[in-house]
Amino acid sequence: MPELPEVETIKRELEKTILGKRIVEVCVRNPKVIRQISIEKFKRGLQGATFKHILRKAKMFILELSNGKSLVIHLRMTGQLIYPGDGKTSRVSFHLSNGKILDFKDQRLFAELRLLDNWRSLKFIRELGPEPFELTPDRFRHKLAAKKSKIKPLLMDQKFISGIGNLYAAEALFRAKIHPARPASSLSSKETEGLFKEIKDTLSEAIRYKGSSVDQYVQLSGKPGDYVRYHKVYDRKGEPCRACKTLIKRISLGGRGTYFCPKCQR
DNA sequence: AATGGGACCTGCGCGC
DNA sequence: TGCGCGCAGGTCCCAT
Repeated sequence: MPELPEVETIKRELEKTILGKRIVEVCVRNPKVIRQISIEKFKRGLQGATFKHILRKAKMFILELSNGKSLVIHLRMTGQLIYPGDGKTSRVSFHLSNGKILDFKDQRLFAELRLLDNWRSLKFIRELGPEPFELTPDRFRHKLAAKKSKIKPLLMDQKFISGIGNLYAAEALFRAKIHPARPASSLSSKETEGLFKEIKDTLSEAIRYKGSSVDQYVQLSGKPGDYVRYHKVYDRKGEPCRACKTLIKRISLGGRGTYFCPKCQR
């Protein structure tokens, strides 16, 4: 569930806190989250290195290190980064040169930590589609026109457009008054234009409120984000639509729970 | 090309 | 109250 706004929120906080700090020691309590390389190599590659640049690509963090390697983190659904942490209940903790700890936590162990020589060669990153903020309304319209798939699963397809997940796809479609099961190519140019604007506005507002704390997401400090109270449809099945009082419905699309107002969204 | 299912994992909510 | 089942979600992978 951490989507673009949540990852961006944490990314900005990481820049303010750990940039320039050196990793003194890495403690791995659950090896499962470390992908591709051995724990020993992972530790050896990190210890002694300094955080040089902090980037975000869609929902991924890229922490570039002084030794040329990069720590690449995908939180998936329940991953958390906490700073300063206590180093106790985390799957992995990074002990820094200032005596503080960056904790990586993850209830469901789906998250992924990688230490890469070149993060640009990671397949998932290479195949990412453009982020909404990298597109123009025209490009977005042309991309949609070529697709017959349902609009909501399409918005969540990271190869098509990256950074949007289940929550913000639902919210943006509500704001654009578009039914989530509409074939993408059936949208009028006015609708695609509206949808594009609502996607960007929804993401920007969510960033402004530091993300949506549903499930496990918290900011780097451990505080929840404030955007949940502005949600119009997500996780509101059976509750009245904020615009028309019709009860919000939940259906399954592409195997994912999809919330919408059957009256407002056509 | 589009869709559907299972896998991964664990805590929680539900029904009985 | 207690227990067991199914579900949730991001992504990959396989099948149709």
